Amino acid sequence: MSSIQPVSDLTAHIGFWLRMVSNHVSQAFAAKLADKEVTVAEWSLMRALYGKESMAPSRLADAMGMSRGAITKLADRLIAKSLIMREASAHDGRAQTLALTDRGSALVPDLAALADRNDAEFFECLTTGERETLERLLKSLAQRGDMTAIPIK
Amino acid sequence: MSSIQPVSDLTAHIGFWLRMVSNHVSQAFAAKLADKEVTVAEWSLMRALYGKESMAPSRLADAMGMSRGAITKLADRLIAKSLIMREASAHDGRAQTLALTDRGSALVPDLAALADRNDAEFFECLTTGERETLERLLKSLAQRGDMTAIPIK
DNA sequence: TTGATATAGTTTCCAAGTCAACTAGTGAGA
DNA sequence: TCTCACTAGTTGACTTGGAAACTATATCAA
Repeated sequence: MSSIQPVSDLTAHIGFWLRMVSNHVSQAFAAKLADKEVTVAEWSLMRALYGKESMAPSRLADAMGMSRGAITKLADRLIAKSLIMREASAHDGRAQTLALTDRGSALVPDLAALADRNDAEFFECLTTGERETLERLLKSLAQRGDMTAIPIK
Repeated sequence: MSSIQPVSDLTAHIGFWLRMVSNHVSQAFAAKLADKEVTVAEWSLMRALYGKESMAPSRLADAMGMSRGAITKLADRLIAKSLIMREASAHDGRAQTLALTDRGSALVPDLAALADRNDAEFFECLTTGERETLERLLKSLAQRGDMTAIPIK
């Protein structure tokens, strides 16, 4: 019978609270997007394309921190919804480009408004100073940890 | 052709930075656990059982914010690894209890040490005051948002 | 006692991601 | 101008979780 050693409490970790809050914020956002029949990953890809002529799937993979395989399938779903389109590259027979359709482009501002609203909902309860502090600390952590990819989940 | 409206920058959202940092911290932790051939969900379930006699799957589902179906499968995997065991309840023919095996119980402190190290790695770069502030703000957000389940992902 | 209903857990199907193998096109050097 | 290594993207096997249907047991009310 192995003895029970004292083990640090889960809630002693900042990472625990970070994940707790982050998951709730994300899930609430996912629920808002679901009303528009869009997933978080789909939103993220569309947002990345917005205001750009087009973009290579591999660049999107890097930007979004997803594998190329995942981008293929994600793009397939968005194409099926007529929100983006895929075109072969003129220069390179292997390459492709992804771009928003008019319908996709028109949808992005709506979704962006949901993102704004979601953020406000969760962080409005903090004072302006607290929000600035939180943002500063998070950005500082992101910078020191070399975090660059758009977080999806 | 639909016009491009200005849309708020992704990085303008605190939720963006929260998710960015949270994902990196979690992924780094997942990588450490992977060395021990344990997933984050498995760790979380084992941690929840640690120091307790046993626990009903449905209570674990609530505590971990997962569906009962997911707990069934997660428990199956942990049983296959001989880290936990499943027993029928004496009183209730429908119910079961899950408990750590000796091997599982012995492993928890090792994994807890990884959790400690992971947290330190990411947040040590902040001053003590900054860490306290960050934790306070996150806890405040968690409380106001009624967040209770252990965050898994 | 016996239906009706509620509860505990499992199972099945589906969604969405990873990884690794694969196809096809590119390009540099012999 | 071949050929061979590299790159872009796709595909398939696998993982893990959710939702809902399902099984078995319990409980309550008539």
